Amino acid sequence: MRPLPEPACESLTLAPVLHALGDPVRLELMRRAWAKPESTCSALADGLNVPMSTLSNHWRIMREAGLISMTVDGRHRRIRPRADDLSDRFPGLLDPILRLAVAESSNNGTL
Amino acid sequence: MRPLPEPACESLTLAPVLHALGDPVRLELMRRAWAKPESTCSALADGLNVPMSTLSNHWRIMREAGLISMTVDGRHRRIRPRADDLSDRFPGLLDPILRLAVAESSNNGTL
DNA sequence: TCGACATTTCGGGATTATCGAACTATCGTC
DNA sequence: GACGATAGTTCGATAATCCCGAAATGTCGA
Repeated sequence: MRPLPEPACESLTLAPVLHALGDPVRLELMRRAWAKPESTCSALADGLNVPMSTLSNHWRIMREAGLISMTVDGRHRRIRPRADDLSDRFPGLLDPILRLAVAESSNNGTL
Repeated sequence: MRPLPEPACESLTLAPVLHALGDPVRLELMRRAWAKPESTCSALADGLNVPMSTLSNHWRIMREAGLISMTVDGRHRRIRPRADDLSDRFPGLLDPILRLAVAESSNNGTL
């Protein structure tokens, strides 16, 4: 259950966070991770037609931007959005973004 | 004073908007454009140490994402944030982003 | 121990970003 | 009107980044 390295809360900056969210696949992953914390990588990516190696890069970008934490749990990685750190460092930022992402995804059934 | 082509309000999507804002130079340009609408390209880029050809690309990305309008005014281009379209299509999105960008830039004097 | 599973790493090809140099268009001036 | 100066864009080459198949890593269950 050890965690993977991730940047400290106080070292997070806005541009990398927006960059990480500025990709349709990552935005959808973040939306799902927010809705179901402690899910595994493959569970969150279910149905998306994206190869695993590409997903692994997406998770890395999201982790390095500070959006998520990953912990090794057996042969899985559990994804947890860094909700507290994000609302501490960027108050009011994620709520509207995720709300709009939900709204958009409910139109585009299949992303 | 003719406008340059830009995507219609209803065709704007979230990911390109976040992508456009997910670069430190563009985020700063957007912050300045918001503070001083109808400014010219060079006025907004003043002090940033970024070559003109690179800036031109940044403006294009921001225009294609729907963040700004550009109108040709003599030998200048005037930049106007598409505030109405953005708040119509993405209500509640830009305010927190720009507020946080202002807060961050007041720490990092020189970007 | 062995094989299946979940994910990462590696490597190469494809896309995108950067920026100097040349170009376009417009204004002010003579 | 011709000319230089001004404000941006386009072009082309190099650099950085992204994408994804194949191989590798680490873990579980039998």
